[in-house]
Amino acid sequence: MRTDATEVLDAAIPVLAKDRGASMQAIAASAGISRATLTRLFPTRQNLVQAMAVKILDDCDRALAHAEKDTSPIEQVLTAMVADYRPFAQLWNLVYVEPDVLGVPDASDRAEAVFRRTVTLMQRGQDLGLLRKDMPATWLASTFCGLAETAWELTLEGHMGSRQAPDFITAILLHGAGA
Amino acid sequence: MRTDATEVLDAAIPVLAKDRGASMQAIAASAGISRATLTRLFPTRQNLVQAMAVKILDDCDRALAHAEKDTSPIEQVLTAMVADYRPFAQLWNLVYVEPDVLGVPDASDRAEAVFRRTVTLMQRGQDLGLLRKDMPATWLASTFCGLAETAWELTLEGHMGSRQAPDFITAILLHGAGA
DNA sequence: ATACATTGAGACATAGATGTTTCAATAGAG
DNA sequence: CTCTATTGAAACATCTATGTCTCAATGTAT
Repeated sequence: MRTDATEVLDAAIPVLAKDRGASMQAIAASAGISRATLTRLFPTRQNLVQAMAVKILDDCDRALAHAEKDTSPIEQVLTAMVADYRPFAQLWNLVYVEPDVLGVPDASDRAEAVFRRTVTLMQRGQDLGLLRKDMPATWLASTFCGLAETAWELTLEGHMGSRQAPDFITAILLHGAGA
Repeated sequence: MRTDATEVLDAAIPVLAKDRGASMQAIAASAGISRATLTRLFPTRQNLVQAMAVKILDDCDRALAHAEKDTSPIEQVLTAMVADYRPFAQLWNLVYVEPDVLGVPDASDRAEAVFRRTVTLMQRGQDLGLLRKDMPATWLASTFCGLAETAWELTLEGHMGSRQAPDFITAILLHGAGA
């Protein structure tokens, strides 16, 4: 049975999110394959990390394109982003601060573009009267990514069902934890 | 001039928060000392990481004790925690997921105790009608820590003044980013 | 100025991870 | 069944970080 690179990446993401220094051995084990096979798929650790970054950025691009197109119902600016919150939860730990990613100008530019688009979307939310205007859109974008991260960790630890995560993010993001 | 261990720890925290696998060399450089001196202060990498965890847990304990005592003004349950948000921002990355910390039952128990106390405090907030009751207190505690992390990162990147961070956390936590 | 303590720089062996290669076992296609 | 492709296991050299040590330079107290 030919090993699917995408499945390996999906298995590697939570491992590397918990410990960015996880060994190739540990990553292979979590994917249920041998280190040799992992090496054939991704000859270098850099290759693996960069492939993961590309996947995450692709997923973010998809969600952003979805959100940017969705102009009809005013309140739905964030719906697409919240529905596809996972890649945004992984952005910070696995893309922004990863030297193997930042070292490549190509990936670095994409990462920056994704964040800028997220900020722009938040600005649109502000302009539409959906989001508060007493804070820079940068803060709101970071807040969204942070909330996504929190929700993702809660699901990984089994404290939250993955179906509940989008509602959680929306609720806290729009109304907070106040009564 | 005798090197102060506490100052070294303070310098090491942001470095290790950004990259938990940062080398002793990099940590020493960020603290402005040589690797030899760093080794004299913390003979082992484990020693450094554990000392950092102890410091963070101590700071959390202090803030928690403060918050638990503060029973007079109902709305102020979270004031002490928000005022001392930094250690809570560092809890996840530098304490909870760090093998060198979790390996020591002593530190592991302390870490768990800190989170439980945070959850209990959120429950009190719920009982007082300050926080929403349609979510488990566990989620709210994680939300608080996540917001603290977001605020801390925004300050580290220069996007937010450190004075603004507590207000940001309070505002988002209680009222969200909605208009 | 002298004596002591602390630091910085460097050498050294060791451990762990990585990248490379080989080879036998196994799964699937024909 | 046979052949081919893919996998898993293992050995290997290499590299980096760590931990240990020595020694010269610096700073401080007396």
